[in-house]
Amino acid sequence: MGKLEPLPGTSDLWHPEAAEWVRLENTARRVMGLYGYAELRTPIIERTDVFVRGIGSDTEVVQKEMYTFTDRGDRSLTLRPEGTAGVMRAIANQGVGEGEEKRVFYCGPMFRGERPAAGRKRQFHQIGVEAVGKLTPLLDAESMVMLFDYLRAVGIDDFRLLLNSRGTREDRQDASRTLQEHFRPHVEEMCEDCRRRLDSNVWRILDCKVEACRGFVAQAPPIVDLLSETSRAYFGQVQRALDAFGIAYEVAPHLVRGLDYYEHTVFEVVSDSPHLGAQNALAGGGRYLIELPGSRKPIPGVGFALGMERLMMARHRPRQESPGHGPVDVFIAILGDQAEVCALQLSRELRARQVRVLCETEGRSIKAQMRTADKCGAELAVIVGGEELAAGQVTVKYMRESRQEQIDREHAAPSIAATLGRKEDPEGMY
RNA sequence: GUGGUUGUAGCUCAGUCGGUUAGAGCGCCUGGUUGUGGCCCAGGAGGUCGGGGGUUCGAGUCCCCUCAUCCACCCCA
Repeated sequence: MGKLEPLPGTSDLWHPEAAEWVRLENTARRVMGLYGYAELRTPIIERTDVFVRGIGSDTEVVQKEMYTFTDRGDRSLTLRPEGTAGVMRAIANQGVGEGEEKRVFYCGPMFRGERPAAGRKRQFHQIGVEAVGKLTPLLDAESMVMLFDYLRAVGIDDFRLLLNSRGTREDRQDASRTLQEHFRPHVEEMCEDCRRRLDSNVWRILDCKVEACRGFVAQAPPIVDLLSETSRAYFGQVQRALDAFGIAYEVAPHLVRGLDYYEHTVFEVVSDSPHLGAQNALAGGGRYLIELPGSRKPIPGVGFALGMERLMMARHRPRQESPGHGPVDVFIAILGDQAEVCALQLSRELRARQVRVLCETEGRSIKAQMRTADKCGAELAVIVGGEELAAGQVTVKYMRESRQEQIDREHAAPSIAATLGRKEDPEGMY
């Protein structure tokens, strides 16, 4: 216990779970790659205004959840609370021409100063994508199809896609007035936050979970009804495209999401898995128009982010205990000081042939060494002792078959490597 | 930020109404005659009972504070 625990809301991730995470990421690289998305790695830390202007200053995230500090040059920096703003900054920095499109995939840690709970960490990890530069309903739909493909590829199928549209900025100005008129007569009966939101940001009222407010939200007109003709047409096209792809969705009339930059399509994937707890949103995203310092005009894009912790929970792989070392193929047992040199040399020859080797380092009894050979999961145990040395041989024991044989020391390494048959390529550590 | 929950061995946990040397299972180590794993048997190591203060003859147990955990609210991935 003591002071060695990681900070609240953060955690150490050990093998073999760490390998499972890498697999989730690699599956994403592969599936997103099928749609032409390529990886972009941006810094974890950015100038604060990248997020304030990118995400919107009236959002929960920038108002009270960012890890912001001042560096020695007196600049205000923050640990990224989400991925889109940084990706857009990188793209704007490189420049996007009129009509040009960029498709990027990213993954990594994000930071938010919230109270930890099931499926919510202060350092959490996202896999995300952004298709930037184009504004078409088909692209929005394709993004959601890709999300479906990915979820199924990692073995998740009990989820629902929630869909809505918030229209354009002009639509929202009109809609805001309508919503304000709708809620104003009831302000006195609503919560403190909503009373403030009525004039500062009515949209946030739609997200309010306070019982009293929800009643009024339920009676509010569906957002879509408040949008312009063209925005509604856009939304209709998105739905038709999804139908054509055979993707099931539910229109959530008051889904608006917490980030200001969304325009038109917004969506969320919620899980019905019993392993999730209250935080059941696996992924969220939508179409956006984002403003960044230095860019002449807002840049359009569509994208979504998946929460890796929640993916892990939804898959519900039982927690395994860490064995303290990675998987190995061979354990080399040593009997007597004389055999040490031979054993160490053999271990190097094997590793040079991509065989994973654990070698005795303590000079314990043969019994203790064999016990280790068994517990470490090695397929073969190699015994090097006085008898073997004298005969110029080594003993190879097949642990699963309880059979053993002597082979010439000279050909030991190639022979063992051949026996194991190196099915994995050298880079395939996972 | 607000509520509640839990903190005892490496892990999962038991510990009665306060009572003297704090337990179990698993794991780990060593043995069970010569150089062979798993099963079994015997033994061993390992604990500031999260930390601090208080009440008491006596606190793992009761009280206060604190730290951490988990969960819910909230928010979102």
